[in-house]
Amino acid sequence: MSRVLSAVAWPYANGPRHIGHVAGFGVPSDVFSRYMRMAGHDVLMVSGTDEHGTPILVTADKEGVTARELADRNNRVIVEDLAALGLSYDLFTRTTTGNHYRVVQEMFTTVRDNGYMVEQTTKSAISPSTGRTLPDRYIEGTCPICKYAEARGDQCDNCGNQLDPTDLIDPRSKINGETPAFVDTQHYFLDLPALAGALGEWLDERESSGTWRPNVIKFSQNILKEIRPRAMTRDIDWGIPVPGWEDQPTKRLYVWFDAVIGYLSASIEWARRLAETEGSSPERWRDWWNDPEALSYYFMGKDNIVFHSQIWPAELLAYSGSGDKGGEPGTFGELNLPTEVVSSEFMTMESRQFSTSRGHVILVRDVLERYGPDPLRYFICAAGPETSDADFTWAEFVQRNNSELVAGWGNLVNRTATMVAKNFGEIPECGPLEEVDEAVLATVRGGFGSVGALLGRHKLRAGIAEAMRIVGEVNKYLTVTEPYKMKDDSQRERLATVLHVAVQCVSDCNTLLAPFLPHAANKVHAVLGGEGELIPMPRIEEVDELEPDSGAGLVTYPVITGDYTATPAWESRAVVPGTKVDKPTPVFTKLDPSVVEEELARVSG
RNA sequence: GGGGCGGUAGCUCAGUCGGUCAGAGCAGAGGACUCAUAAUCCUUGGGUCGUGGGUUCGAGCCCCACCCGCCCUACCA
Repeated sequence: MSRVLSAVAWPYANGPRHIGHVAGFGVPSDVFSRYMRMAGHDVLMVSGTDEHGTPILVTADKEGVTARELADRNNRVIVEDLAALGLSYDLFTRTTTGNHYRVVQEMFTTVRDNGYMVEQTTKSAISPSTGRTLPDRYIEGTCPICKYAEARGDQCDNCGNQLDPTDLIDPRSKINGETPAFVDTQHYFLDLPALAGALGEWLDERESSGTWRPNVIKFSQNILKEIRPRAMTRDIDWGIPVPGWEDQPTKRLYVWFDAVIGYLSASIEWARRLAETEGSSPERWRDWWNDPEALSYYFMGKDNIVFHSQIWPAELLAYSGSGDKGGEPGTFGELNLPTEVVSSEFMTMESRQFSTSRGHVILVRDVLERYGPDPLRYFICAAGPETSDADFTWAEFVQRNNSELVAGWGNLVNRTATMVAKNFGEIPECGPLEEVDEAVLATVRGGFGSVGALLGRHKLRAGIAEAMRIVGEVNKYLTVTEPYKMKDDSQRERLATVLHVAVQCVSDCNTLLAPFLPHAANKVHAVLGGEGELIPMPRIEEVDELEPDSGAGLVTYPVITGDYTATPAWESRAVVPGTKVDKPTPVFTKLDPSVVEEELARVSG
């Protein structure tokens, strides 16, 4: 048994999330975490909403609300969506908690004391009317190279050249049209070059493990070559105050020294909350962070690789004093570097990139309301952007649901339960086993090895395909043994045996599919006469702010949490003869092909 | 501009060290069966493995060039 930290990317709270987001980090991390718990590991799965930064401020201004109001609203929507999807976080919190503020500030202070945070003056664009930093992408003007009139400050969309906002002819703010002022401003920079050696050693060591996806490790090593200091503060009034600069309220820590630290602060918050309710140690988070034997897996989309394979590990190394400048760890001690950075590619929709602003989007909430969690989870597991970009189409969504989930697995559950209910009303006793019986039981048991090995390497697509192959074997077993033809009393014992074996196989297949389809697993469990839940589900809880005096400003907020100790083991469990089985109602629903047209009409915008 | 990924049957994709690697699922066609949400099971795959060269006894798998698509390049996974 190992301690396993499942660190899941923090969704940005500037709006509700679409299915591409949960395909990138949500579902894959949940399947992995559920499997690891079933396999006996001690999993801590954390995440939260990322709520600071310019985009939220801009959106809030546009809507005439405060950044905090906007963040509160979106945080709640995201929490509800992720919980409804069944994502089994131990704690899903937010970056606007007092606990997070304190953890970030402790990290910052120690990193600075260790010498890795250096002050530099730079030229940066600010909005004259608000004094806020104007990010490059919020500045537009005429491209100096091709004269395109709507070039962005960071890049010209017309000629593709990378630009500096000061190059633009006639620059203006995209937010309110005013001319930005380019002023000298003081910021803290993380001295990444002083950490490059340690980072390189870590990456080389990780590469030799052979477990990282090749493109992730190669990309990470590549960006190390051009490493340079990066600003960790910004001119903005929405964010975590910079220790030592409390007299400058318009300077705040930047997302790079905010959201990623959430993995640690959420772990600490989890331990503190558990200490209050269960009396365990508030230092329990250290089991996952200070013990070098503990494993950590970080789940995200590919645009976030640089955060997790460079910036976050650099911050951890700087905190521990492990770079060229030496230093001593702070109160959190020496912190573990990521075992694995598991990055997804992108999911497109009907061949085009998701675009919330253009309405080319499918919100998680809409899919859950119309079709429930199972079809979406199944699609993401079977056809998600695991190692290359993947396209979501409604036609394939319907097709996979109908011909694989419903016709393959759902039908097996249904026909088995129907025959048992009709002939016995309970799970029958098992008589002498014949070769076919032994063979199918062995095939199914083999699934715990084959599917498990794939899930341990977070290969969802191959894992669920293997599980579905086994489902097919069980369907074949029923066709070959033909229990529905055993009507004579002399065949009664054989009928009982075949159906007993079938129920055993369905039960085991259900366990194999439980990490992928937890909601369905609980329903199938009930169909077979089981009591309660087979696999625990997360819940939303309204909690009190732990640090009311931190200045963060929250009073109560919703979190996703759960008690997953009742997770079933990753193994075959003998079904109990005599368990009542009623005539089942279908667990899965077939979708009418017309939903393809309906949905396409919705997204045509 | 720089970096990365991909281009394999109608569709979605597997193909570890180059030599049964030309495959799976779905769709389509034919058959069997009827317990089941017309579900299940069996049979059925002539696709220049993006293009053009090269290395090799032998290349989707290695090298070079080119074409196409996508992504990252300092904050929408």
